[in-house]
Amino acid sequence: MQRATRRRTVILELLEESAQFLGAQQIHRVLADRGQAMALATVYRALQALTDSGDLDVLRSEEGEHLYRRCPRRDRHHHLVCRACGAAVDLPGGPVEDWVAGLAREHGFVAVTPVVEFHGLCASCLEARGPR
Amino acid sequence: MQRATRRRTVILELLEESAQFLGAQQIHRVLADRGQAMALATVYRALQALTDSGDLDVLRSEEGEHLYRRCPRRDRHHHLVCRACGAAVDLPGGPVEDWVAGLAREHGFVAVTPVVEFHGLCASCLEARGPR
DNA sequence: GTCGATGCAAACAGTTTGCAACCAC
DNA sequence: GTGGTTGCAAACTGTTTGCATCGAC
Repeated sequence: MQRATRRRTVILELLEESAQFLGAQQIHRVLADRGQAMALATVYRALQALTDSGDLDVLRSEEGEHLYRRCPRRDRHHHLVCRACGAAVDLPGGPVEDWVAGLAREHGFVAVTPVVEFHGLCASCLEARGPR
Repeated sequence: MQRATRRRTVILELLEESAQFLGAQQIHRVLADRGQAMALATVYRALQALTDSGDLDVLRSEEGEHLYRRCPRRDRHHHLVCRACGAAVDLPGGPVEDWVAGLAREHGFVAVTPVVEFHGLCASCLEARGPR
């Protein structure tokens, strides 16, 4: 069973107050800057545990890094994520899942896990970096 | 400019005759088994070049590995991929892209790149591994 | 002959793991 | 006290890169 240790609480709190998706290394750095340093391996293990227990949402950035977030909605959903700052908009999961469910059945596929993510640039990041 | 070298031709031919998505390491291994061994770095560079020129489709497996395939359809589309053998069914790209385009505009996101993939188990792999 | 392609080995990024010390329950 | 948790360092996976050599045009 999972224990309520100081480290994990700190990580969860950081994600709680962040509306953005954060990477493990980034979390590690932020905590160090705040004087709450811990081993990188601990961050990875905590994020893994918290994800397994369903407390966190994960997605992979375009560079292949795992990004984590405490999502307000607990049900299956998708994300429109800013590739610059990690800000995300939650999108309903229903339409796409229904669409693929029919296709999967039709083609004899089972145990289908949808990976539906949209990476873009949010309004404030676009403005911040100015016209291309 | 890209040159028509022996190595790249061999790689393209292998993908031409395969209906499945293959990983770089897997391609490297298959070619070695066929007596057409080449450096792993060469495989990576060739796949990169072929992808940049639009000759190959890429996607990331659930483990984060890049998988490549020569797709019959040249337009933007999605895939229903078997996580065991790499076999894939092409899905139309339109519906999902239209859906997200509206949402992106609505939330001020630009330059949105959709990542829409479905990983499952195809009928023959399900049968091969028997009941769970 | 020129410039891209290749092999080899080393480097990299992100992540995982073995093991001893540690701490929550 | 027991069993999950942590730190540290080493290992691992997939991939990229520097550099000298080779080969296509």
